[in-house]
Amino acid sequence: MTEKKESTYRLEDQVGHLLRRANQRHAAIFFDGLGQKLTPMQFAVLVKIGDEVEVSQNLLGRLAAMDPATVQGVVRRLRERGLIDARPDPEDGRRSLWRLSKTGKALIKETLSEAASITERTLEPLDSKERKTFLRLLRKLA
Amino acid sequence: MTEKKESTYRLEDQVGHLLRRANQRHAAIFFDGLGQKLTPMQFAVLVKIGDEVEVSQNLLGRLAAMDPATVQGVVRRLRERGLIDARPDPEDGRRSLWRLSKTGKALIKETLSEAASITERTLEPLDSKERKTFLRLLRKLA
DNA sequence: CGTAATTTGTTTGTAAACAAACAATAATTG
DNA sequence: CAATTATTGTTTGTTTACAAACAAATTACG
Repeated sequence: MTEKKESTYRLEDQVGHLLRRANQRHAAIFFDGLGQKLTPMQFAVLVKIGDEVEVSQNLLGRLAAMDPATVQGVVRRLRERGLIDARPDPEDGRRSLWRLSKTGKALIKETLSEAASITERTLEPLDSKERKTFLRLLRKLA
Repeated sequence: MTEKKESTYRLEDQVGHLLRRANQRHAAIFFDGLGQKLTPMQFAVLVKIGDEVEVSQNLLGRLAAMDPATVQGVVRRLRERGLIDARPDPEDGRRSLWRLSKTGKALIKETLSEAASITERTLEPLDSKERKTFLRLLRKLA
């Protein structure tokens, strides 16, 4: 009787594990490029506020794909650094409306090209055609 | 003069953002399936210990792609729940060797098929050919 | 109008994730 | 053998992530 080593489940082959590792690699590349200035989420939030000019915290979370409880901390730290400001929404007593401060705008302008380069470096192992395919499929899983 | 809205950088198109969202989706699927029993990392660590029979904490971290500082907490919580045990390595005074407890083994056996189903559900938006392509490319970025 | 349901935001608690600095042991090498 | 270097693990501190429970304001609806 040969012992059947039933190793059906290999962690290395699971999509969750691979997604996590790809994320780790991206985070490391981001940290290398902008880690002294911003975290990935701080950058994402700044970009999104910039896109929208003025947004509520909740909408901001949806735009950046963040939990309401998570967005709070990110926004708080950005405000503490003076990169964003808020004013109460005159039309809705629950909301505050966030916008970029002057320094916030400057910081985005200053970091945008490096952010693009981070994306580029993350995709560097793929050629142009592979990138297109990969992003198309990844979008389906996002 | 037309104002050129220079929107070169769209967060939604960045690979980092998409990877993060795919991860979120996977985490939600995992939570739905096994959230009452284990976190993704706890499951990964159990599987990896099971693969190796007996491993040091550090090696375990490398096998599961975890930071040494992170692996510590995961391992501690698993030990507190009696799912793994350790003994000091007789050949190296720094190491302890971790192995599955009886309950730990049972829990893996009990959850493995659900874990496979989680992978399946995560990949559900892709057909068979797309999955192969996606995993091949994802591996290059991991 | 007034109650129910929804939306917005907060708080608390737990789990990763990882940088940075550190202690202790082991291995290397001069 | 002694000094350097590498490995193993810990601790501290910051940030993200999200469930769950909650308060307050708004909207929908009977």
